[in-house]
Amino acid sequence: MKDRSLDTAVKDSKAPAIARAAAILRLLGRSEVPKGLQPIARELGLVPSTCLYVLRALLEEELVSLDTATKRYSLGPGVLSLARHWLHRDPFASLAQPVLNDLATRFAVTCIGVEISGLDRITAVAVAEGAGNFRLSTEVGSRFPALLSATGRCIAAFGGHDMERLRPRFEKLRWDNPPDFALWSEQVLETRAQGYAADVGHYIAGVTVMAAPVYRTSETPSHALVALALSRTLDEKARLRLGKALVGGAQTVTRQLGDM
Amino acid sequence: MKDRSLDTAVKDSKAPAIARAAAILRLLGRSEVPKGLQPIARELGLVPSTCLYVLRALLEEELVSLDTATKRYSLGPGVLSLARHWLHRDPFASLAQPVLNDLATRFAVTCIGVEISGLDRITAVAVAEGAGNFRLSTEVGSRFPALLSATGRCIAAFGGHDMERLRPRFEKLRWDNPPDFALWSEQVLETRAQGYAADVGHYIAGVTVMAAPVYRTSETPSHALVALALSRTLDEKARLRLGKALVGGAQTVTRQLGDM
DNA sequence: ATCTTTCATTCGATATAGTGAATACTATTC
DNA sequence: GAATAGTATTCACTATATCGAATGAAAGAT
Repeated sequence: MKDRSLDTAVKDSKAPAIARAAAILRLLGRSEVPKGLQPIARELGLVPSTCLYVLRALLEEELVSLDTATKRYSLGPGVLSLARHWLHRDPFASLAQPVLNDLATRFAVTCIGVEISGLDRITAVAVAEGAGNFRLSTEVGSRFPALLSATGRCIAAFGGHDMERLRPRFEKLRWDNPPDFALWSEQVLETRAQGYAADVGHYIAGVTVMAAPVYRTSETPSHALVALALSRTLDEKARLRLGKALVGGAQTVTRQLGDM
Repeated sequence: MKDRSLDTAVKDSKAPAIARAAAILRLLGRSEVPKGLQPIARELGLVPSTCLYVLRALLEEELVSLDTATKRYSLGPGVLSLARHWLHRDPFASLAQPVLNDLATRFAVTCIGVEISGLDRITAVAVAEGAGNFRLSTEVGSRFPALLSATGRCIAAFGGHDMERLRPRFEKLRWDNPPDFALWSEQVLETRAQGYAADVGHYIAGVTVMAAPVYRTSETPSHALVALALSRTLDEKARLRLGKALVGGAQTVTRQLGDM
């Protein structure tokens, strides 16, 4: 399970140590248990000595911690500290939270606020869970491919991209019930028309995802409000109401982001 | 405001790019607004070109994000993702949470679970707030000097350190009402005797902090449960009860950590 | 207890990351 | 509209971070 992305990132970079460091952090994050030097180096295709120097530097910064008895490395508390600062500094997270809470309780759905960074991935930066016996849940910090599901249609619809150029990325996505490109294009047009996107069972069978775009400054959406629910709890009428509510919430947040 | 720690960390390191990267991340975290290349380089005493390469590498890893219009850098969503993995992976956070919730509601205090990493700093990794009109609050990811307040006395009391060797670190601490070293030593002994520590108004005037140690494997505490309250809401009798409850909770968590 | 295997760590040679000056670009001032 | 002051960015040289082999330390097997 060698990290292919590492090779390309290290090559031609003027600071390859950082790509290696990030790969190590991701690896340690993925891993259930603390890992020794050798396994880390092997999995990432690094020279052990180099890997050791990187780990020592990360240790120094408290981004990884070392069990001195067993010489096993794991993520350090420094990453928490960074995340705290991130949340503090990002106005979207705090502005979106009350809106998400409201939507989550009113419609008994799980709501998340996501940051859109390019066409690659989106990151959940705020979550709110409604009541109900069975809830779909995620955590702050979860990441998803950008073009997937309802959020993907929002990005495609409002991002000002040429559909044909999105096609190669679209082809790579993994859905439970993948729409073909023609259907997807149609759904994107629909999204543009109604102002919000809906994904009924395509991404995850039995789950409905809806999303509306939020704009920070530019014309392309920087964030989105997303709602998740079991499809059987949302009929077409409920979807319509939820869609309108999402758009309303998204506009509120967009407006508030503008005044800052 | 040049980061002194950077100079020493870069020197003699075999991966200085990482120290620089971490310094940049911390700087961007501290900063209220996104920053351009030059200010970053200036504040950290870096050569702009080097700084640019580091930023580009961090950008590649999505640990910082760049507003392409204004060329301003800020922390990226990747740090959230790392933090999520950290929380997922750390058994203490999830084991301590219910205990903290329970203590917080029963005593109407704010409870936090902290990780102790060495003698330098502790990091809050779980938080629970009780009811009450005025609550003291912190967030997950906040960091404090290790020897400060009640937690500091715990570390000194149960960490197996020689008191005289702690003295230089003790002298550097900043308290609202600093105890002198003799008094502090006495309080450390008292902590060792009763199993928990109490700080009544020393660290922050008008605030009482109490703490009990949690052990992962070794004989020195790896974590602690901490309770915070306004001093006027906690008389001596309440402190005694809360102290006992903290010790009980800490023992529960210690036991559960052992079975893994 | 001895041999193997596997691990972390050190160390010298060399490809290359970091530097600082030069360049290109973009706002701001006159 | 030209000049200035500030910015980001490129580029070639060189100090040095990275590599790979060698060493040392520990765990496992016989």
